Amino acid sequence: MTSPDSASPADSPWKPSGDRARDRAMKRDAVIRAAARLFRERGYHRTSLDDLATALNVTKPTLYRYVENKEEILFECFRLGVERILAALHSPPPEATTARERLRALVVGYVGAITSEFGWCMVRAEDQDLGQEMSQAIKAAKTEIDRGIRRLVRDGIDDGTFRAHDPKMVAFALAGALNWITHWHREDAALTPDEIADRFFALFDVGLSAT
Amino acid sequence: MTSPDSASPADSPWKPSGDRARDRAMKRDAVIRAAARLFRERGYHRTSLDDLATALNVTKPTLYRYVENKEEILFECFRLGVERILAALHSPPPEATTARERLRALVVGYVGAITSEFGWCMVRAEDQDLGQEMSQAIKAAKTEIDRGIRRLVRDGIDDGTFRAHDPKMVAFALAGALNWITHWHREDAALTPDEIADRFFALFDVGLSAT
DNA sequence: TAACGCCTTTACTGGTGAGTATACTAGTCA
DNA sequence: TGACTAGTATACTCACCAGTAAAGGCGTTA
Repeated sequence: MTSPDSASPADSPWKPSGDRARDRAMKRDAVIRAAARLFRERGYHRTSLDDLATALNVTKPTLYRYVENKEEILFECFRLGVERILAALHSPPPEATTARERLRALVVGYVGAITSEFGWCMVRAEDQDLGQEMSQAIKAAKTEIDRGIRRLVRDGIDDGTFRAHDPKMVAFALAGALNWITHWHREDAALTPDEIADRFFALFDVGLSAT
Repeated sequence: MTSPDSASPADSPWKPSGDRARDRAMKRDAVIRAAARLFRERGYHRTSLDDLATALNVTKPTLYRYVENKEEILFECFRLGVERILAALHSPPPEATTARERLRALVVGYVGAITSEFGWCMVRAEDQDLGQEMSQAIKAAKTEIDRGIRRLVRDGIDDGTFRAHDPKMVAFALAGALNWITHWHREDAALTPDEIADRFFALFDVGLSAT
């Protein structure tokens, strides 16, 4: 069942013949990233920690030196992905001053995050798989993103760039369209993340524009 | 863990004090529907068949008289939901003649299906949880829906109603926006399915319209 | 009312997977 | 060279859960 080349061990700091002097942080990072790839391929519940350990050329107890438990792995995958979106939301490039330009920056960052190895975890991971504390942190982050998008839409309407729509519905539609990318995007696909972002923004742009 | 009132047993044909002369088909249907509700609340993997049986005031072996195994339940939930979408796609109301009107009919049917108890299963159920045959049936249905949407968009562009966009990207964006409804819609929510459909169609409509 | 068959239950099996106790090994510092 | 420590592996435990064997009611029909 565990095909040896899925989530290639090549990028693992444990690679047997490799340099041994490595840092804990790098190993922990490798654990998270490999897990993200496996979760995307097989789903969270269908990925055992033995699978993950095998993918890293290691055994299960080793994982526990870098990570508390399985939940924490999922949470970290989620967090790393969402951070990129929040960064795009809160730190747009300085030249993006209008609401329309900031929306464009958000779409680019969002698509980048969604098409990363963490995209699946962000979108498909279920709150119910996590303890209360982590689950609340996830909900908070999602709420923050939602409010950010609504505000962007409202700003665009206020400054006359966008047509008057219900910001809530627009935000839901935008988030849905963007999140859905995980379902059809594969890394070997025809379009790069930036190309996808371009086309999606073009689509939203004509849909929202007042002119 | 199993709160007694989740997926209320009230609608179960097994209700102890109820009328006993019931049909197998009704019981099977009750199994599927109760499962759909539990899957939506807790997720597929976190719902045990004991949970399901308890929700129906019954024990696990009883379920197996109406259903082959857990996978079949998930597949049926999926199938019942998707059938509504395919119906909306292939049998639009007779007065819907233009591409724009047929798209509207599709959105209404789609939102109806997504907000039903089967919405979660349609969108979130993972192919990997099902055997090869069922998994392929699901993929085929999803492909059929995708092609239907693309054709509708293409027709609208051809007859001059819609602006020229890449039908593939438009179809992905539409499906994403619609599927995402499962993530924010709750049955007690402020908007009825038809209201949601209205607003979403209005949104897509101005976005796509050529004028 | 007796016998048949459908439905349901009680009580199990077998497998899987998260998490751990404990022993081993290889670098590091005195 | 001889502890000491961090990292890894072997070999478990324990809980959960899909699926099943076998036996007990209960309605129906003759």
